[in-house]
Amino acid sequence: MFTSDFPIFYVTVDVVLFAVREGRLEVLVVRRGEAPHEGRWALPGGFVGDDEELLAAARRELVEETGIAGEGLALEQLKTFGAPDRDRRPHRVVSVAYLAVTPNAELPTAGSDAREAEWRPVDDVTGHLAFDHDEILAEARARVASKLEYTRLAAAFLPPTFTIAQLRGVYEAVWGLAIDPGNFQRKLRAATDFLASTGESVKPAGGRGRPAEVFRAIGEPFEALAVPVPRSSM
Amino acid sequence: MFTSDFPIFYVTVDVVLFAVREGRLEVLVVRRGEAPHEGRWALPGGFVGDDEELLAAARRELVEETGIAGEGLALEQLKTFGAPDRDRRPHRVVSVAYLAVTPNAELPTAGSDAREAEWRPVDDVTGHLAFDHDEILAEARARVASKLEYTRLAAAFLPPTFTIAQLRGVYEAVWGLAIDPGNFQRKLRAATDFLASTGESVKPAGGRGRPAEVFRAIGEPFEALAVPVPRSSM
DNA sequence: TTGCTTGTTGTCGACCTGACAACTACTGTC
DNA sequence: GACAGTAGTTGTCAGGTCGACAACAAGCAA
Repeated sequence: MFTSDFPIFYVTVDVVLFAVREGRLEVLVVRRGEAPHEGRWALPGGFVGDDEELLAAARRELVEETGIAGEGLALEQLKTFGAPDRDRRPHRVVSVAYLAVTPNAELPTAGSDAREAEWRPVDDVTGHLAFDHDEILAEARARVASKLEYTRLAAAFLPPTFTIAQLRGVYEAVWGLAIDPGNFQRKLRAATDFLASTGESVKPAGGRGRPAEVFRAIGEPFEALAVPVPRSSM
Repeated sequence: MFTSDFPIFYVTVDVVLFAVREGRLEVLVVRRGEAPHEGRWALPGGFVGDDEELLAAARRELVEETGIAGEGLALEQLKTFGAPDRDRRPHRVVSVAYLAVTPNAELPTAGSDAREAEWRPVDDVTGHLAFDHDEILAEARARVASKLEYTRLAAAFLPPTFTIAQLRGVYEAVWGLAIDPGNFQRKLRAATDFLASTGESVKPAGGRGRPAEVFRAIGEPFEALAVPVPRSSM
């Protein structure tokens, strides 16, 4: 009935997957194996299937292209990019970008069916990605920084159980500023809807020092907190 | 080369246009003139053109379907909805939803080429829209409420110049709570990056009372404020 | 035992918030 | 024109939060 009345699009998903490694915010990038932009770094992503949810497509592409474990992955829609000239190929391509965070920053060893994927510090790849992926990355970075303030997303950077110091490390890495350990401790312990004590404790990061209490995060990663953790010069 | 390798989509834009009328948050809806969902209320929207930006398509559809004045309109991408079964027509339809706010809540008089459009209180239409537009409306409502806290969006509900009391009315309508006039006054006057005095003053809303100072908003509607206007029991 | 390191709690002044009273500058009415 | 009424604006103040920094706790290494 309206088969040719309206323009036809391809729809893709692109995923900005973040992790904190060695105190830095890093992003997962893949090297493109085909034109256009062959050989350049890009965000993992691909075409949405015929009967596939957008979110499911994002998760599938991430696993297919990088071999990263899909479990424990926090995914949220970021923004849709659809400029007419954003892809040089015939037909327009609209891409729905997803923001993702993982604690499993280890990539599968070579030999798997994963494409050439690599963790890179966000600061290093900014300005060097294919397509409009620099713009997507910038948007994702701003979003994740802002989400740390009023959601539980920081915990998604860490394994199921963690210490308050580890959590502080996530905030410091993403925000790029130093946070007072004492004040952070008090703030996070005061919030009743974020952390639950496990009763256990572990040796601190450097091996030396007083053991730290171990916590577990309550709730879903993108769920809002009752009281935010404000970024302002904490 | 990959003409038939990947699924084909139609891409539409839907616009959630808000205004504050008589102290209530209202949304612009149109009555659908054709199947599917013929005769039901829906959000204004339509197909994206061949060489058209998504944002431009949203603005165009809004003007075409409702005849609303395009000037002074604040538009921001909200979220993309692409469930496989969200449209019963052949081919998948992915819709990019936009959030919009206007001070010009007047519709053109009958006889123009605008479709049957109407302002309705958000509470009244919630749960009665076509397609997945209820979901879109809920998302938009949450977004606009949250944006009032940390952007200048509230001013986009008002004409270029306005009083602090009018601005307070916007916050009260969107948040659905009463705000202390004195504290609100002080808070907004303290912020140097939101309001600029015009030196003029006007008679208050009810005709009676002390004249109010007239202000003009600084900056872009979706630009962030240095200090937020927190919703918490103000 | 002595340092050293990291986690955790205490302290305190500065600032911000919310409740509410008081005051100002008008309009409409008697 | 005095008076009441109304809405905008400023004042006050107790309570809470924030951030800087000191102090304490609990382990490890030499």
